[in-house]
Amino acid sequence: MQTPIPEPTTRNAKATFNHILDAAIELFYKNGYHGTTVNNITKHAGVAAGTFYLYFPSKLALYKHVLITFSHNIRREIAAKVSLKSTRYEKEREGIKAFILLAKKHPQMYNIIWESLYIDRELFKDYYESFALRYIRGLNESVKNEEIRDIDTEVISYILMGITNFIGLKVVLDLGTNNNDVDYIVDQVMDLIQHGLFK
Amino acid sequence: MQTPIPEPTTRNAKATFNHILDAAIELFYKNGYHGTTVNNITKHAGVAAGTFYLYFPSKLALYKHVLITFSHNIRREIAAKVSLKSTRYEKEREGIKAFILLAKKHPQMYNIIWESLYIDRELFKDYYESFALRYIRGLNESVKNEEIRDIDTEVISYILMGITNFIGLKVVLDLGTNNNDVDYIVDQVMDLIQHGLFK
DNA sequence: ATTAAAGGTGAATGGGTATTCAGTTTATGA
DNA sequence: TCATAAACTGAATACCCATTCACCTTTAAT
Repeated sequence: MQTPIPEPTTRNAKATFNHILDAAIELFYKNGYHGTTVNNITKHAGVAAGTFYLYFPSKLALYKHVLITFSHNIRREIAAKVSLKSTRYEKEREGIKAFILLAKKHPQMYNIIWESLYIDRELFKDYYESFALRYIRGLNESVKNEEIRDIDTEVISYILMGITNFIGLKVVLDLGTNNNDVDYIVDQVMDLIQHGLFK
Repeated sequence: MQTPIPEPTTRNAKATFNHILDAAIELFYKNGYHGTTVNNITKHAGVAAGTFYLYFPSKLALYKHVLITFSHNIRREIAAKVSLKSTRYEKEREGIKAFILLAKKHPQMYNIIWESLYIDRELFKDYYESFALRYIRGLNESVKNEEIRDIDTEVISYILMGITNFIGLKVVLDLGTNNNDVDYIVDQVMDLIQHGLFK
């Protein structure tokens, strides 16, 4: 990635940097990348337009920085939760639940990551391919341990990401019903993953 | 929806209309909605800029028209394939396969539908909520017939849409491997849906 | 052939926006 | 206290783009 934004070190600069970041995250979420202007961001952050360019070389570079930060946070958060569990069943349950709670708490992450498909397709592909790679590694462990059945772990990883993402979508956008009862939804998901769909 | 684009009736007008539509679909796919200008579209369609506005009141109205047309086509195509099968297992297999083949054949659909989240969030929500509603209706039938287990059909519908969409994503963006062997992938998906993940 | 309607033109308009830069204020250390 | 660097300012710049409109060309019916 060719965009390592240097994080400022002094007190004041740090604060300004974060004001700009926070404003950008909120506005990207509310109005989308293209619906957000640099002037919107600076006004919302309470600084002048020129200040933006003291910290970020361009609007796109800021977006990429946000995306990369989010993807690190998501990975870290989920990995931390999952590592506390020992069986694959519990790991899977914990991972799905952690993702949904994260998405609910920070709906911006969700939106901004998906939007990358329309801003820089390679970023999007990298994001999901590397996420899948980590997932596959974990699944392969569980195949060795004979915890899960012998299905193509690459396909499984996309299936599980798809389930998690769409359930997250349902909860975040409040599609349909029951979106406040995360435990109930996770139970339903685990029921299907465990026993399949058919009688 | 407040955008019923009148389809032209005469030979020439029809042809121009379709040239504009085709150009728009291709360019929206390649460069995204915001990355595509009306002048790009008209140039690509081989007409003057003003001609665009003989057929579409605005760029956004054109986008909505494309989206609605696609969503009809997807529904029609999948419903047609699914209705040929009688068991839920076969219906599910056929639906997933039809979706993936469609996505592979017309990757534009895929991209353009998802992009609606960043153009008009309500359009996106409507799309998935109404898709889910149809899905739920079918699943409820199968619950009555005792073909599928007693899981919340709303949650299942989002799970199955998630699986299908992410497998479609994998195939369309060529994430990971095996993306030319659709039957193999569908087999893996059905295996998981039928027998679950765990031993 | 005539003519009205249908179809088409493309330069001009008006509004918007990422980025720059010459200058000002604030903080810091000697 | 003063000088120097660090932060910051916001109007100006340069470009982009959806949409309009006055005018031109083609089609088809009488």
